[in-house]
Amino acid sequence: MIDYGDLNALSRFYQLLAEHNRLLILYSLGLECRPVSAIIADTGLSQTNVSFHLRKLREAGLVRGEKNGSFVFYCLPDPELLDLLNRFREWHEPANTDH
Amino acid sequence: MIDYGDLNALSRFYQLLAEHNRLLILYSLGLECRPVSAIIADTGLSQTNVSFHLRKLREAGLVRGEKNGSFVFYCLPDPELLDLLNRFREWHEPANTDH
DNA sequence: TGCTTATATGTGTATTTACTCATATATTCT
DNA sequence: AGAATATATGAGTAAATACACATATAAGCA
Repeated sequence: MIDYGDLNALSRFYQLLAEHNRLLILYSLGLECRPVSAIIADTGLSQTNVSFHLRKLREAGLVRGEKNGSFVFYCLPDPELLDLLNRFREWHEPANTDH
Repeated sequence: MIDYGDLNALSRFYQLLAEHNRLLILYSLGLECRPVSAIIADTGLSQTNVSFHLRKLREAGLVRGEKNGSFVFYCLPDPELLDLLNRFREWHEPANTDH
């Protein structure tokens, strides 16, 4: 019976990535900072639903939100996160390198 | 409204990582091939539960199972997967580099 | 052929969670 | 101040799922 550290926290982290609309939001952001309204337009999700997911992502540190006037711009906190997401995606979809 | 590819499949993939006992099983395997009974001993999970999770991991290609006598040895399919898991873990737990 | 060990699987249940609706807050403009 | 816009949040609901229990399959051994 081995201790592998806090896998609960890590699994909650993966849980956030385990939802296609949250991935959609993260990929929609990419390396840019964009207001919620732009995310809504990109994804076609409802305003309520985008805010619902952004809250979870924000609380876990997967996105940062910065207020600018009446807009809130969201960004990935770290370019390395996008890199990791892309690596995982390539591992998972090795056939799709050509489209 | 942009198409970011098949994020449904990718999210189902992350879903598999989004459970602490499945992470426990994956880390218990590491780069070795081990029989189910060893996983049970390592993790302290019930036999039923380990088989339950191994099936999901197997069906998604996150582990491979090879029969040897009355044992079934499970392995990660690819050392790069463990590397990715470790990178994600480091990204998520940057403070824990010293224990 | 039984008996035991190793692993898999179908069913039922309790918990989690993604989503919508209604509403709240905050900012800008007139 | 009042209206319009941008975003956030609480409550309720339907669907997904982790787990245990019981049982099935399959291999090795007496």
